[in-house]
Amino acid sequence: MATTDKASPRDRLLDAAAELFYRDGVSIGVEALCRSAGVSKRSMYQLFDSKDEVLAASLERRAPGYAARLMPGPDDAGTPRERILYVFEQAEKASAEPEYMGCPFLAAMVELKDPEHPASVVARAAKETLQEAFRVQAELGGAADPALLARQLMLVFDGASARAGAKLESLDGLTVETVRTLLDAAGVA
Amino acid sequence: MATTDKASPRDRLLDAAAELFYRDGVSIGVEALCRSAGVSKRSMYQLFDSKDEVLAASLERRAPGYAARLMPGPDDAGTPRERILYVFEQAEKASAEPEYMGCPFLAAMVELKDPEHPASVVARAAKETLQEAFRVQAELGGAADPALLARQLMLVFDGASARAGAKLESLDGLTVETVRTLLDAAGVA
DNA sequence: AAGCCTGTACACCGATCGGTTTCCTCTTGG
DNA sequence: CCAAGAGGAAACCGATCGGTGTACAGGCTT
Repeated sequence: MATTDKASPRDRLLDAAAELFYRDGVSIGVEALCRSAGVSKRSMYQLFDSKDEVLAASLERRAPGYAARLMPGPDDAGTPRERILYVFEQAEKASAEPEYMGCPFLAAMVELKDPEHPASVVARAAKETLQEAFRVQAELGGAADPALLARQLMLVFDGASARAGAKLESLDGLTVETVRTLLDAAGVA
Repeated sequence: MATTDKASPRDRLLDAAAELFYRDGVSIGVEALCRSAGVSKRSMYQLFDSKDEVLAASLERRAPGYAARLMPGPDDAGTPRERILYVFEQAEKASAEPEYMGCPFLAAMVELKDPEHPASVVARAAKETLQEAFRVQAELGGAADPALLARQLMLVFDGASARAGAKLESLDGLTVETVRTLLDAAGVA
C-alpha cells in the first residue's frame, strides 16, 4: 500500500498539495490535486474554503519540518558561526537531490505575485522566522550589525533557492563559501 | 493616443507580453494578452506558433534594453570594481519603483519550472550573459577567483530579485553593501 | 436496527484555457 | 477602379478551470 493509505483525507490532501504545488507550481488544478491525494473534490471543499486555503495550509504544515531540517537542534553544541553555516550546509545537501527546486515558500510567493494571498502570508512568516533566527545567531556571534548580516544571509539563501529552482546553479559549496566571507566581514568568529 | 498606436502588431504584442507576463505571471491568458495589445488572436497566431513562443520572443526582445540599463556603457570610465557596483546601484534604483518585481528572466524561469521551455532557454542565456560580464570585470579587477566571484554576484543579484518580486525586501543599499564585502574579500580594488 | 456522519463518485455549473476558423473591413499597389 | 492581402471581431473547438449539487456506501453510536 502507498504510504498515505491510513492517513486522514486532510493529511493526504495537504501532503499531496505540498508535493504538487512545489513540483508543478501553484497552477496545478484542483482535479489533479484531489486525484493524486485520493480524496474527492467534495471532501476537499468540506475541509477547506478554497484551493487558495489548501495551498496556505499545506505551506503551514510544511513549515516546522522545513525549519527543523535546516536548523540545528537548540541543544546541539556549536558556535553561532557554526550554527549559521549549518543552515547552508543543509540546504546544499538538499540541493543534491534532483527534485530539489529551492525554498518552497519563496517559490510560492514568486509564483503568486500577491503578498495578500493567504499562502503568501504563511510563506512570509516562514521567511521571517528564518531571518530572525539568523539575526539572533548573528547577535550571539558578535556581528557588527546583526540585522544587516541576517538580511545578507537571506539574500544568499534566497538567491540560491531561486537559482536552484531555475536550474541555474549546482551549489557545490558556493553558498557556504559566500556565507563564510560575509561572516568574516561581520566579525562573527 | 496610446504610445503603442503606431507600432506594428508584432511590436505591440511583444511589448504587451513583456509587461503582462512580468506583472501578472506567465499564466496570463492569450485572450487578455491580445486584448491588451490591441491585436487579434488570429494575428498573434499568424506571427507566432504558440503562446510559449510569444513569451520567449518577448523576453528576447527585452534582453538588450535590460542589459543596457544595468551595465555601464563600454566606453564609460571606471574601474572594474566601479563597473560591478554600478550594476547593483542600477538594480536598487529600479527597485524603488513600486512596479518593480525583480529580474523578469529569473521570474519567468521560476514560474515555468521547465528548463527546456523556449522562454527558459532565452532567460538562461540572458543570465549567463550577465554572469560572464561579471566574470570579465572580476578578472580585470584582479579577483583571486573571477569565476567564483561572478557566481557569488549572481547569487546576490538573483536573491535580491526574488525577494523584491516576493515583496520581502526594500533593498536600501543592501545589495551594494553586500557586494562591496564580496569584492573586498576577492581582492578587487 | 435506525439514524448519522464521512467520504466517494460523478454529473454539472459558468468561465476560461490555448488554439482555429470564418467573415468582414480596411489599406495599398497595379 | 479594382483585386489582393493584412488584420480585426467574434464564433467556435475540446479541454480544463475552481467550485457545487446529488446520490450512495461504509462505519459510528444509541
